[in-house]
Order: sequence, then C-alpha cells, then structure tokens
Amino acid sequence: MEILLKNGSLELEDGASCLAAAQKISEGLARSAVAAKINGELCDLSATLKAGDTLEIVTLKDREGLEVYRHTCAHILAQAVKNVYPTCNLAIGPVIENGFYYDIDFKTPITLEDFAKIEGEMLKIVKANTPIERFELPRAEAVKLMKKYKEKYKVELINDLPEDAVISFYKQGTFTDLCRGPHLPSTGKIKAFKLTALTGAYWRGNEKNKMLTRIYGTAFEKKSQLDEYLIAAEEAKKRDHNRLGRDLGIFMTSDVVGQGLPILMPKGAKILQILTRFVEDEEAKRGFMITKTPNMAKSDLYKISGHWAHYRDKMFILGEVDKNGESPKGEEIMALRPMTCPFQYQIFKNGLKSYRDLPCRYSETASEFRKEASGEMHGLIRIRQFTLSDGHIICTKEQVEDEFKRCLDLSYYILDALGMRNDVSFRFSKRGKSKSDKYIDNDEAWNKTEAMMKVILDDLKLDYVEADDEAAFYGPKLDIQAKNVYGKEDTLITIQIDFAAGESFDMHYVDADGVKRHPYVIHRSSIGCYERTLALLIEKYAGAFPLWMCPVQVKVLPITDRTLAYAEQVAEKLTYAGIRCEVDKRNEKIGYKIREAKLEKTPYVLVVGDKEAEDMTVNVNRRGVEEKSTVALQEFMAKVVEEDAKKIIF
RNA sequence: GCUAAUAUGGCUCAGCUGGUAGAGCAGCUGAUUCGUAAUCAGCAGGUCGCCGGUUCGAAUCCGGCUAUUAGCUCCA
Repeated sequence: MEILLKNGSLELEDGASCLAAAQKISEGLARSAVAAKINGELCDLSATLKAGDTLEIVTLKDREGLEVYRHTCAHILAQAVKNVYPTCNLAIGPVIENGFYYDIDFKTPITLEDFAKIEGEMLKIVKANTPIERFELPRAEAVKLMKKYKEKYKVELINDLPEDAVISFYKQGTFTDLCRGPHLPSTGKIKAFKLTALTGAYWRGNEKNKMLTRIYGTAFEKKSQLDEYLIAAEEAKKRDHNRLGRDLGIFMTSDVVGQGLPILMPKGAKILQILTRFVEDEEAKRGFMITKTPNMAKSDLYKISGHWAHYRDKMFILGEVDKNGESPKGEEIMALRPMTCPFQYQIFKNGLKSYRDLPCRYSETASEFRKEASGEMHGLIRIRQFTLSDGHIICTKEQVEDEFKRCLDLSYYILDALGMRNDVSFRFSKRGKSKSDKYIDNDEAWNKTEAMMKVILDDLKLDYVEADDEAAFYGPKLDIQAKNVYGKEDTLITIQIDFAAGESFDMHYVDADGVKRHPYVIHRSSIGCYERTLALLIEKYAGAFPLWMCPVQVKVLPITDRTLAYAEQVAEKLTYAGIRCEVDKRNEKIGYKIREAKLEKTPYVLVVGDKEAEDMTVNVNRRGVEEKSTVALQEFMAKVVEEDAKKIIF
C-alpha cells in the first residue's frame, strides 16, 4: 500500500504500523520517533496505517513530541505512586507548559521527602523498559475495569465522557490508566525527569470538591536539558519582584500592618510618583479630566452599582452587617471602594448633560480596596489595597468604537514607554455561556455588548484569545495580560464596555433631537494597577529600570574627602536640572562605593576626584557599559536630561 | 478560604535525635584619604514570629494564631 509523506510517498505492507514506516524511512528517525500523525491526528507509533493515509513522524524536536514524552512520564509517576502507595486514587495527569502533573488522592499525606522514594520507583519502571500498550473498551467494560482497580475518579471521568467517545486505556506492565494518549512505545524511552513541586488542587478545579495532592514534574530528552531548565528556573526566581523589590528597598511588608498591604519605601514610592505623573499628564493630553473621589461610600451607592449584590464579600465593610448586607441596628453602613465607577458616575450626573458634552472622559489615580482571600495575596501583584489608573468614558453609542480604540492606543503608548509592549497578550473576557449569579442578569445587554466588543476587536485585528466566564460582573472586558517570572499570567490593563450602567445609574444626556438618552460607559485603565505594573517592571528589568523611572538616576562618588565639596556641587546642579541623584559621602575606597552603586543598578555612576574637580568634569560609568569617559559636567547633564525626556528603553 | 512548606540579630543562613544561640554581610567606633565591583581593627546587636501546652529543662516536641512562599480557587 502507498502512504503519503510530507514530501513524497512510501510503499509499505498492508497493516504496517507508523513505527514500521519510520524504520523504512531511516533507522535514525525510528529511534528518535515518539509518536506519529496520521492524517493530522496525533497517535501512537503502534497505530496501523491504511492505504492513502498521510503520515508524519513526530519526534522530540516537535512540541507535540515533547508533550507525548512528558505525558508518558506522568503515567510512570502514577505507576510509581501506585507501587509505593497502593491505596491512593489517581485523578488526572495532564501535560502543562513546562512539564506535567498528576493529581492523586492519598490516604495519608505525603511530603517532599517522599519524592526520592517515588523518583527511585520511577527510575525502576524506566529501567524495566516495559512496553506501553493501548486498548479500547466499551463504556460498561471500562467502568468495570476502573472499579476493579478502585479508581473512583476514573469511573467519574468515564461516566462524564460524551456518548460517542472512544474510551482508551494504556497498559504498562501491571499498571493500566485511562487515557486518550498517545504515549511512547515503552517506558525505557524516558531519559531525564524530575519531580518539582507538591501542592494541593481541587478535584475538577472546584473549591467545593475534595482537595487532592498534585505532584508536579518535568522531563527532557537529555539530562543536560533538564539541568539547564532547573538552572533557568532558579535564575528566574532571582528576578522575582517579591525578593528583588525588598532587596532593592522598593517595598516591604509588616506583620502588624497586615496581609496584602505592602509598604512602599522611598524608592518604590518615587517610582510610583514618576509613573503616576507620566500617566496623568498623558491622560490629560488625551482629553481626560482628572477627578478625586472618596475612598468610601454608603452601601446605598453600591446597591445601585450592583456591588452589594455581586461583590459584597470582597469588600471591606465598615460596620456590622447581616447576611443580607443590612445593618441589624438600622445604622448607616459604609464600605471602602473596590472600584471607582459609581463615584465618577456621580460627577456625570451632576448637572444636565448635552450630547455636546460627550464623550466625557474621567480618570483618577485611585486607591481601591478588595478583600482578597488570604491565600491569594502575592507580593505586589495581588494585594488588598492598590492604586489603579481608573477611568470611565461616558459617551454615545456611536462614540464607543472610537473611544475604545483611543483607550487601547493610550495603553500601547504607555506599554511602549515601559518597554513592555511585546510582553503582553490579549484576552477577550466574556460571560459567555456561564450564567451564574455572579453576573448581572440581563441576557440582552450581555449579548449585545459582547457582540459589539468583538466587532471592535476584530476591526483592530487584535490577536486575542476568547475566554468564557472571565467577565466583570457588569460586562465583558478586553484584558491585556502579562506573565510573571513563574509564568503565571495576570491582567495588567483592562478596557470594558458597559451598556447597563447608563440605565442602572439613571445617567442621561439630551441628544440633538431633544430626547434624553442613556449613555454608554467604557471602564478602562491606562497603566493598570501601579503596584502590579511595578512588580512586573522589577521582574522585567531585574531592578535595572530604564533611566526615566529610576528612583536614583545618578550616584556621585567622591574619591576622597578632598573632593566631597565638588561632589556636592555636582549633585546640586544635577538636582536643579531635575535629575535624581545621590552622593556617597562615606569614607570608603572608591572600589567599594562603585560596587555598591552597581549592585543598586544605578544607571549613571559619576566618579569625581581631584582631576575632575579641577576642570568641572565627571568620570561617567554607564550601567552595562564597560568603558568609562570623562566629560564636562554641563555636557553630561544635557545628555541625561535629554535621555530622561525621551523615555528611552534600554 | 483550601493543600503543603517556612518563620533564628537589619540581610543571608548554621544550630544532629530537647540542656538554654553562632557565622558572614550590613551597623557603630577608631585608624586609613585611597582612581573604578568588598581597607584593617574593635564594639554592639537576638525574651529564636506571637500565645499556650508537654517537660526538671523548649529555638528544637505538640496545639492555636499571625506572616511569608508555591499551587488550587479567585483576580486589577
């Protein structure tokens, strides 16, 4: 029979396997093959071919090949765990970005110390080089088999498979696991693996279900690649803002202040001030009106906005309330604001608006408060009080598209200045099919707004992923996502269209035809949450920020006390020119001072000695540049001022 | 909130199976006045996160709380 390849064709015996095909092409290919694709479908190497099939051999060079490899490793982990702890129950064991995990229900909890034992058992399974065989069963038989092995989670999985699903199993020696596959032909193919973490995870991702034990691991083709990966992961941790930010004196936390309440120290506060001024000025240039609204309000406001019904458990409430959110004593209840929207709406409602007043663009550097669950806090990324560049554009239906695009343009501009434009991805966060009570109940509004946003996003040719059940309680969002050093993704910036607020807040404007109409609202952030953005900046630059956002741009180091006066004179001139600088006045050797200034990642270090003092020059050490140069102080100042204004990203 | 781990001077960490704390860096003092990533010496600094329990005796064992970290859930 004839089999089609990417380039050319192959003559094989009837019923030949993919592996046989690979062997016919070359022995080398057969050795490196891990799976195959028949007519584009990923399958085992043992899968048989039919005349006319298109065949592609998958190796570890392919992403899918590595996934098959890691998935097989997950099965080896499962088998090893079953060997060591026969009473445990297996749940699921998928491949993830950098490896795999397996969720397991242990009768008695295991610890990290048990990893050695499990890894040892895995090694035995690999060394035994057991063949891995696929077989299929009808549903009833499949359930029976898993019941025999007392795998209750697998039984549940089988029962939830669609009616027409093929139910397949993989058997390696005495171990059999429910799995769609494909897998490697035998366990001996695994060369380098390691178990990396031990955590908990809810069965089926639902917090109402039992929490299982999740074992994370990874596997590579070669030991050297595994080592490289582990070292890279260690290196990434050194950039972790939560460590670096503290080391560099950017922020701290205090037990007595509380969880999720970071304290920004002078350097961190300075960076935020620089970013805030930049953003507020840019917003003003783009027609935003700055507002300053209260940090708290009566529950009455949140009842109108829907927060009281949909968001109350995440709010800090001042005063005693019952489970319906009412004061048992009939007192006035205040709450810290989790968002700025309802406050800015009050400004719009102040006085009758004409269509000529629209779009009405409000923005504010707002402190917001959200009672995140205790386990959810993380450094500066997830906190309970944060500063959001929060704004609302109140406009006509016709203006929505243009205003939305302007919001995105502003965010692009800011991301460019931060050097982060290429670090983000886009998510269209919809309610989608999910209709839980966490969303405002208005199908028409949801459908209409989601459709409207999709048209805009498609028109912008944005490369976005759609995500159901990720919307805000009041509407869909365009989320601009960024990843931290651990690869965990968070929302940096969000732009949202709200179609219901006009009506629920009774906002209106008088249109050209004299009719009162409800406006549309765009909720948006330009730079996102300052603390979170700062966290990602620390990690991106490993603390070596672009000049314009450095809390200390220049450090002046006198060589001896003789030139201290000159150093101070230099610093005074720099400060007067708007350059942020410090003088290291300590009586230390110049090498010592340079070392410290460099560890602090100061962009410019100026060494001043007798020579420099004599002719009003400075010896310039640029961060990351080996050569040093002596230039006139005036010249240096002009250069730094220019560089600062340009917001050059290095 | 859940599953786990961790908590020792400002920082990084030692302190084995319970006998009552130690180093390096930082700090302070003195000497040194030095030309590009750590000058030398001395001093000081800790009720071992907090509260309770077991014990003749707890940094060490047990419980509770607080905080931190990874993950789950959630999310700007």
